[in-house]
Amino acid sequence: MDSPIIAKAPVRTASLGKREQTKVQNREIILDAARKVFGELGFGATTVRDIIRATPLASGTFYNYFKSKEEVFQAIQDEMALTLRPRLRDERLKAKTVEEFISSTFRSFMEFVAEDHVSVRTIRHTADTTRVRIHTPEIVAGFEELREDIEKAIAQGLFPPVDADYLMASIVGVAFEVADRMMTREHRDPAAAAAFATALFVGGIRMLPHADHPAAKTGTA
Amino acid sequence: MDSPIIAKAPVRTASLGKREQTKVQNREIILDAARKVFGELGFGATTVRDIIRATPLASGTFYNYFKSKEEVFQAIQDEMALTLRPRLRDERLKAKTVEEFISSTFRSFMEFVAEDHVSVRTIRHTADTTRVRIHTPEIVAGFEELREDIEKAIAQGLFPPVDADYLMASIVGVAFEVADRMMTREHRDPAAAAAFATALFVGGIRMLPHADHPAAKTGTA
DNA sequence: ACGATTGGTGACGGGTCGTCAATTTCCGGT
DNA sequence: ACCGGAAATTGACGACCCGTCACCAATCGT
Repeated sequence: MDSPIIAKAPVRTASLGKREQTKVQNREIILDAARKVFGELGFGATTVRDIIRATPLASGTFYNYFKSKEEVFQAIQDEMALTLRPRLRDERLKAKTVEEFISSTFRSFMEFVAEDHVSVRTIRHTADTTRVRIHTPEIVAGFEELREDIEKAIAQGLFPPVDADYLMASIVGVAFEVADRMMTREHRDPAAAAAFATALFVGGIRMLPHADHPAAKTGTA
Repeated sequence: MDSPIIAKAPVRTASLGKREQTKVQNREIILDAARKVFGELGFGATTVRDIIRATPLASGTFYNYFKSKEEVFQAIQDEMALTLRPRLRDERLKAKTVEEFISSTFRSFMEFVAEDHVSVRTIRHTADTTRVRIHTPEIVAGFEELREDIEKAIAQGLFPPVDADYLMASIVGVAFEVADRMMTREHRDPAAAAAFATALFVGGIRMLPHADHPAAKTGTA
């Protein structure tokens, strides 16, 4: 197999067969084109044709890799989630106090959004008024993970026994919405945005109603 | 004009000309059909054709009323915003304390979402994973209004001098995200959801960094 | 009662969708 | 080095959607 003559070894792409190689390449070509086109036209306005047109490939080839533009979008989002999720989890596990738990989450998130503005802006800041948010399996898993970590923190006595589901939802809502605002500002400051969100939760968690059982049900009044 | 014979007065649709009457009717017919179809297929999957097909009208007629499915969606959202916005504002203006300000906002919002689950579910809970949020002029105005009210409250010394923009964004994020969770629960309890969100902010606002000037800029560290 | 005007109708050209038979490219065995 | 089979690419195709517009019916003002 490995002939003594190494000369024409195909670049060095992990030495896969040519087949697998172009497969990976084409996938990336499509994703890159999609990022570009989504950024220019917005998610709603782009068509599968727009994406392949920004590519040297034929229309049929697209469907060998993705079922629809939605699936491409998902893949792009998943790529981001895959970067961010382990980072967040690691930092949360290291947290010894409520403040550390919360602040590490927001700091990582805001920094990621600010740094990766290429992708994020391309995707989220898309068109004018229409925001699309896809709940990728990977992203949903990230949310669940946060909720589990909150539950764990409650079990360890780090957090008071609050409604973990609502707390997770609140963190997610604040993270996304404040990040969005941050990106519209002239002087982007992820640290300040994270500090704001952190203070809100660190101060607020103490006041939260205590839910003795996981399934929280307070009376009507 | 008003002949003595009232008998066949056309229902009582504000006694407009027949022309204006069917105009209003058709608009409502389209909106109803749209609500139904969006609920069944989700926003992304529905086409303008699907909407008119759920209607006795012809395809061309649709475009006499709306430019696109996006515009129909906007109209539906605006209708909701138009109901909710004055309610929220009134209650906020009556608020004498931080607690009243925050709790009235969340209570009204959560109750509205819970009551109007027909519309809200039809629209927001649309497909499986793809959430679409359109920033209607009316909705954006509602956000701005909240921010202004916060600024007013700060000026009056009701609130500490926090970053009104981020605070507004946080309230919006928590409201939407917690409401979403609330709707997935078996035992929907708007009061509990509102209480949770209120406690979070009432407790948290005290800890928020004080922004002396409206344009908040903390150093990098 | 009658012309003017408004608004509904549905067919049309242009474009997208997802598919599929034909073709090219790659791989492994001889 | 060559060849046959597998795998992937290609682009044309029928079905459908889009937004428009000439045509026609209903309504209005007089």
